[in-house]
Amino acid sequence: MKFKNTTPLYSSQIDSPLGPLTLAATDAGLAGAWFHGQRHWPDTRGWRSDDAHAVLREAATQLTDYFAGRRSHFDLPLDLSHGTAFQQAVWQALRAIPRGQTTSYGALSHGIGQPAAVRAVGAAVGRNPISVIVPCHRVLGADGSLTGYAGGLPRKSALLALEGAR
Amino acid sequence: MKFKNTTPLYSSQIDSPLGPLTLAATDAGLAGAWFHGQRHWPDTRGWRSDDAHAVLREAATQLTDYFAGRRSHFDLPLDLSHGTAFQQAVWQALRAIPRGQTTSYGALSHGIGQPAAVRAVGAAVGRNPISVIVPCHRVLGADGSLTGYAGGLPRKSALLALEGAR
DNA sequence: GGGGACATGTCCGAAAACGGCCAGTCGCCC
DNA sequence: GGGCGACTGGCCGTTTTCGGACATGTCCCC
Repeated sequence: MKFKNTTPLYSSQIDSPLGPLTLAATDAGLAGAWFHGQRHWPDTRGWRSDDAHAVLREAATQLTDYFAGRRSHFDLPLDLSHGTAFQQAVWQALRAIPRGQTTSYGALSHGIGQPAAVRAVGAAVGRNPISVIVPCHRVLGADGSLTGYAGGLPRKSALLALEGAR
Repeated sequence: MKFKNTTPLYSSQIDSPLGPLTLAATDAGLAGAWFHGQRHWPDTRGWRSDDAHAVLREAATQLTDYFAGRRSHFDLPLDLSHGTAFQQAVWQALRAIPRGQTTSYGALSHGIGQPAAVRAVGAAVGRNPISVIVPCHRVLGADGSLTGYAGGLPRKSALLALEGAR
């Protein structure tokens, strides 16, 4: 994933029960959260570490609480402006899925008004830059199957179990 | 031509005997000068007009003096950082051609140490972002022919005549 | 001296490939 | 008959690949 050079990118790392997460933020808000070794790892050239960054600290706190079972939804500014208009529509739709619930790729494509673009929705979901917080793990196949996850199916399964879904 | 979004781009317009020129500058210096309607017109989205910008004002003054025959070379900060390493090498080589003199594409390619890249040099010369000030009009074919100019051959001819070349 | 082949870096458009899919169909087996 | 699994074809945004086209000059061969 490539980020526009419009604003500087700050990053930090946190630990989670599913392995370390790299967080990234712009001046507009949190822009990314990736598991180490996951697919679609971003191009980090030009980034600078900043463990004191307000948004990054807040994200770290909320993620820690989430993994500890003390938090069910996230509340912090997100910067999803990177990615195409189509991808942004899909990612916004993802945010509307509440904790503990799941949906399907077909339902998502209907939700954004492009019922035929099912495969494209699948591709866009896979490119979600903010793992966990933008809950792409809550999307299953039409028959309830686990289909895929950029961080690996075990992580997807673990996240759903943590949320008490299925 | 596309510019990186690392720094804001300021622009202004001036008149010349060969038609209006659009100037552009970054914080690093003058980044462009294009005749209206020429080839490789830049993507101006996100630019802001600033007739008071110091570099732009200085460029306007020097260009006016040049067209009036009162100035033979330019002295102001240039930002040629956009474009590939190869293009930058070619553009720097262009700046070494003094007023009133001409060279050839082959001589240029030798000058940058890539004698076989003659066609590539031709392409790079054509992409020169700063017309007039980076004197791409002083490059002729090996036999002295006028070959080409992004602003049109009449302008190339007029510039050479103004400089007393040929 | 004329004609053709070739070298070189970059950009641009077109075309193809590639997915975290899904609905429909068909065959198979109780 | 009905339930299940396997296969097929079409869907569509994005990414990748590929093929030309260029502001040329040299060399080789007829």
